[in-house]
Amino acid sequence: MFRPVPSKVSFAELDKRILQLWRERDIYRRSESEREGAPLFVLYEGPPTANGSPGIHHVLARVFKDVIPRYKTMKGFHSLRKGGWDTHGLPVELEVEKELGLSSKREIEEYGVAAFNRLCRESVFRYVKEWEAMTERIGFWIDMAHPYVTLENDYIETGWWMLHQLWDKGLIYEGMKGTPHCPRCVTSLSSHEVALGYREDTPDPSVYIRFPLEEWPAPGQKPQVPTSLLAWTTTPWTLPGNTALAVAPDEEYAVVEVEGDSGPERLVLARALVEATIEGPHRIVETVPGSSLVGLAYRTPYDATAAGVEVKQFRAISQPEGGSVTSLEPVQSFTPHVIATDFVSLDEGTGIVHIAPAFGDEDLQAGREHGLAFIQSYVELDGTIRGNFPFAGKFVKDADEEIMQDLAARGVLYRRGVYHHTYPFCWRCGTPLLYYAKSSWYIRTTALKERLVSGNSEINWYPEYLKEGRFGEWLRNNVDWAISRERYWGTPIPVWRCQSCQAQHCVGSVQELRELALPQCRHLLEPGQLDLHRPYVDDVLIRCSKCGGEMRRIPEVMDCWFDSGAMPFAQYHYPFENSTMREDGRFPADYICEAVDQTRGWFYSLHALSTLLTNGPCYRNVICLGLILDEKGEKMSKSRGNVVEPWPVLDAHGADALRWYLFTAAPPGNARRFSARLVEESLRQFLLTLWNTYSFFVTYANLDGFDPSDVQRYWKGDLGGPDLAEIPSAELDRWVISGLNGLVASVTELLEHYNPTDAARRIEEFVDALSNWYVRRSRRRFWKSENDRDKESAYVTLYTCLTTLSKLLAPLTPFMAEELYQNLVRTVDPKAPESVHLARYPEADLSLVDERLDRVVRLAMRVSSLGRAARTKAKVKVRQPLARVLVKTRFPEERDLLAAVTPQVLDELNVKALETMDDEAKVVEFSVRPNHALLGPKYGARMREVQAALREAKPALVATSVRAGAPVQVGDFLLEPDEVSVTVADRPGLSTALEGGYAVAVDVRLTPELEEEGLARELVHRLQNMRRSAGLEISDRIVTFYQGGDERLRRVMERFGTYIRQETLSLELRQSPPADSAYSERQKVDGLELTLAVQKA
RNA sequence: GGGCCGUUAGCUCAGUCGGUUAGAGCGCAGUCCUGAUAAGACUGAGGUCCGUGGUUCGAUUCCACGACGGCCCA
Repeated sequence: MFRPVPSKVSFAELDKRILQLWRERDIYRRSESEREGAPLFVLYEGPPTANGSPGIHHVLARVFKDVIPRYKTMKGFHSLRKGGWDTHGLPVELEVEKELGLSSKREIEEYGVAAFNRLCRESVFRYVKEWEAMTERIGFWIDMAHPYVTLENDYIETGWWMLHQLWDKGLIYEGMKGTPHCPRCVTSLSSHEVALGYREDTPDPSVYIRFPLEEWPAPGQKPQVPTSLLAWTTTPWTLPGNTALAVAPDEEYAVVEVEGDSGPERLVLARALVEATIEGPHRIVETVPGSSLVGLAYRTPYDATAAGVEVKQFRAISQPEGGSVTSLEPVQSFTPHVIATDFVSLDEGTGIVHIAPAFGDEDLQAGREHGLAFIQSYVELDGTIRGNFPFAGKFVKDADEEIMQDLAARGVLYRRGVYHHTYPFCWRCGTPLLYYAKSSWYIRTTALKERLVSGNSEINWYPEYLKEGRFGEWLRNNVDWAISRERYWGTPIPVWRCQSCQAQHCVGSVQELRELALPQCRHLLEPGQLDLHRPYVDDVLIRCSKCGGEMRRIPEVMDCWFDSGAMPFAQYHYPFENSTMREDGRFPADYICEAVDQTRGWFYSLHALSTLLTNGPCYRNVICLGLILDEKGEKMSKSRGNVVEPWPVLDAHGADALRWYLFTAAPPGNARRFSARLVEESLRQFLLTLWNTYSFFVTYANLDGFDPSDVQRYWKGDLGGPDLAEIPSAELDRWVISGLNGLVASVTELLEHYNPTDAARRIEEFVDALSNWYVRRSRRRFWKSENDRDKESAYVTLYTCLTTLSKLLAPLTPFMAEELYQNLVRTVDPKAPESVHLARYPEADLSLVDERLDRVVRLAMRVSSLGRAARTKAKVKVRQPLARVLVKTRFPEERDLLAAVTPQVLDELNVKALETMDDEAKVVEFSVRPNHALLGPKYGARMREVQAALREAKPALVATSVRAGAPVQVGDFLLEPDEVSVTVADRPGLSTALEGGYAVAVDVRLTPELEEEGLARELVHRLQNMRRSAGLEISDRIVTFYQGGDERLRRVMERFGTYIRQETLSLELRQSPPADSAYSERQKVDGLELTLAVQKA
């Protein structure tokens, strides 16, 4: 006996039961321990931060992370999945700052770094319980009991070791970076923070500045007419920092002559922008390619040296290990000149870009590449202008106006206006950000750029386009990784610098630091109280090996992306522990999965660090998920208030419904809309259909006492369940078993290719066919009273489908799968693995796949569907038997196929005979008329001829052609399909449905015999409903009473008495007033008034 | 400004290696079937397959350009 399965089900309660079972029997742990020694399958978990509660997008990632290792476990692998927590970084600090009401780094330092970091440490575990609960609730199996935690000393120590490795390879250097800087908070902002503060439509000055050429038209020559390069900027305050002008080498530039206040002058700018830029009369004197401007010297609007401002210059220093770094060195003077870059835009401005390397990231890079001069010190970090300038002492933005007036007075300003654009502001204080070049520490990832790119080609990306698209593009445009942050809560950068000789030392382990630490600092490194965070580690001083001076740690911490990228090593405290990690299969990972925002985040940090350290990738397969949008297609965000919480959805519909929706709703890489309503839809669509089938099976199997273990001859092997040794004779059974084996093959194939979405969709199609064709068509076989071979075959077949589905589904819907398995397999076979998740994944037997049979059944479905349509049209219900159906197939060869399924079609359509035909003209009458609106204008006076020709033509031939969308020759005319209108009429006594080349006609003429049989079926239907209304059990035997009606009724009772009794489990059909205890109803059937009653026998 | 993705029914999405008449679910209207009933089937309305060019005997599908939306980056 199977445990009875109610047709109504609460999936949330089912989940609870299954979770309980997993806990009691320790199934998750055993899914690993029972695979000890098997080949490893490794998932790397991209660590979430637990300082916020998990949202639906986390659920998305977690179910996709879950499905593959579950599948691999069932395929015999030992799946390793270590949980992890990301605990460092600016977002954590910002939360704490907000709570403390702090708004600047100065205030944090006044508050105290030790206390501040203590609060950071506490905050990152604030929601850890909720994360663990959600993880369990959705059935994500991952080792949350032994997670890696990025703030632990061991984790940090591996990070140090890694940095030290890179340091030894010469891959770490200090350099300048153009960073968004808030002059009020006096700190750099991360890109994340910058993104918070963009304001659209910000007005800024728009100024066109003359940069007079020292030499023209060629180097060394003096211009005959005063000639200037015309450049555009929205930040006048950066003009004193100008050290170059950039042009696009392949674009055309025009030399334009205009009449100035003191005679003619010439301006050089992009040809394409002349009209938009030059006001008033002008003429183009000549045009030259941008490349011919490169190298020309010009005069800057301000002379920094004269203003007493220090000038430096980039100089490339080649490294002994190869490659080079650039350093900045003071110089006495420099020659501003034109350079070529690839970032010059011809959409706005003049096509000549003002370059101030100190105040822009692109500018800085250009400076480095071209060895430009660098002028910065006239702007302090708080935005105040210094130096011998007329506008000194002002805040940069306030100085703009004065600068413009000054330039106008000196004839340098060509034109000014206001420009509206999107500009970043400090999200905390609203101050406009300045791009300000600062010293920063870098990892020279560009040194291994080729390997990063080639390594990427070894990785399987899903969706595939990301590989060469977003990620490949990112790698090809790789720039060195700026890893330092002037912050507090992060892995401290383990570089110590000598206070006297500036020598630097990178520490690679705690042990090394202990050995180098000055005696008075050693207590900070005692095992008991060791904390590798700031401020403690900042207090550890070491002795300089070069000069004997004191070395102090540089103040920066590492970018938290370094932490996450370090996880393949740091999660195992490599190489201090687990030193065999790289040989024993724990590295690299087989699989990782995150959302697309990780392209430049975790996907990159993992790949970069792995490539730098091991010269290869650390993951083989990636599923990259798209964003989750709300129901309206808008991005979910706290600020919009459209975030969908996972818990209510889980409580309402259960974990599997949510999982199923996430798997099937959209391909992994696409953005997807989400709402509880859509989850509910997917629940009805799939889970309830499967549940109904399962409930149907159990109900009847229990009624019949079906026991799978009694039918050994159908079973073979131990592929984790029953398998048909003998091919069932019933066509329907062979069909569904064929489909099942095809399904196993394709689901396996798809999961092997990391495509759970299509795997789930295939299963959904199968379950639909199983429920709506197999079970529906087989219902009588389960319902009939004799226990024959055919019935047994149906049971075994449906049982096989359900148990196989439970395993196929286990990785996707682990709860439902477990429910099916426990009730269908474990109750029968105590030796079966204790959980479906410990069982083996089904193997397909392709010898059972019969494609011809599949085509045949599809044909039967199509013909049946058309037949039902024909009935509907004639308003003849299916319960009324009809004499015959006529079928025309689209292809002649389908006629033979149809012969094989004729019994199914007859039964489905409730007709007595099926005839095939060649031509639908046999059952419908086509009539064709000219479409005057189209033909009139086309043929004019010849319309009469067209009409005549159309009358002459055979309507069926014309109709066939027109309906197929092909032109048709009618007499002398070739008519287009829409020039002829076709009407279709049923021939008398027939009702026909046409579609896609198929025609199905039912003969709707009723004989008295057919009517009586219809009445019998109607009576059965009424009685069945009455049984249910009377609250009888399915198997209860009854006595049926009837009274009233007429001669016809009595004849029906006589002719169809046996049939009616069998169908309604009536021991007797009694023509009499109902017994007092009977359930009775007045009925009107086919115009007959009668009383029907049922009574339990 | 650059890169990637998308645009198919009112909504959510399939699909088309270029080929006969483009599909499903939801929603709406109607009908039916049923001892699977929190279901199911059928019918109907609803489609310039984003637009414009090109390649082709044939384009929703391939190519180019453009529009709109999304994401990422400047």
